[in-house]
Amino acid sequence: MNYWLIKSEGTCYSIADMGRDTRVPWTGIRNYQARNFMRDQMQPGDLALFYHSNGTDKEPTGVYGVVQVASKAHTDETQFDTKDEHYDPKSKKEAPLWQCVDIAFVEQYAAPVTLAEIKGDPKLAGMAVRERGSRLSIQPVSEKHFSHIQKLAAQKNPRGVSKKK
DNA sequence: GCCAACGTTGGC
DNA sequence: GCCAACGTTGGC
Repeated sequence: MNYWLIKSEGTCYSIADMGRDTRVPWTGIRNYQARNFMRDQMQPGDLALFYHSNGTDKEPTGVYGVVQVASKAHTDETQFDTKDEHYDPKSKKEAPLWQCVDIAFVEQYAAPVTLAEIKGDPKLAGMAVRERGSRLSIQPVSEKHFSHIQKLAAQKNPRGVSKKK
């Protein structure tokens, strides 16, 4: 079982959209390293932090929830669609360049675990997303880091906080 | 909106 | 195969 971090621009496709759609093919990845992660290492059942990049003051950059890998890698059909913004003229039907996996909604956090918090937490040292110039849209995450983010998110959930004094 | 960092392209 | 030019990403 592997853990991941999947980026999306919050203004483009958010965790709320994910919650509405339930399950989507994660198309449009046009980076070889990210593709290789999907093709070679992602397995159905893997869990991924859903990260909003390019945040604002109101909607800060950070982890907004969790999704689950729901299929093996398969051909990303948008590469052949001339009208799609991720159309790739170099890709041929008989030898597709790009693949994607399906991902399924798991949960939306009550409040995001922000990038500022991630950077400030010594327990999250080494997370790729902390490094400047880290542009990879799909990144592996250690089990330790994954569960610590989950813990931070649970602490923000009022329902998750004990009422006992 | 700026700009540094990065990946990709293409001329040689 | 090198590397400059270019386009894109993403934090700030």
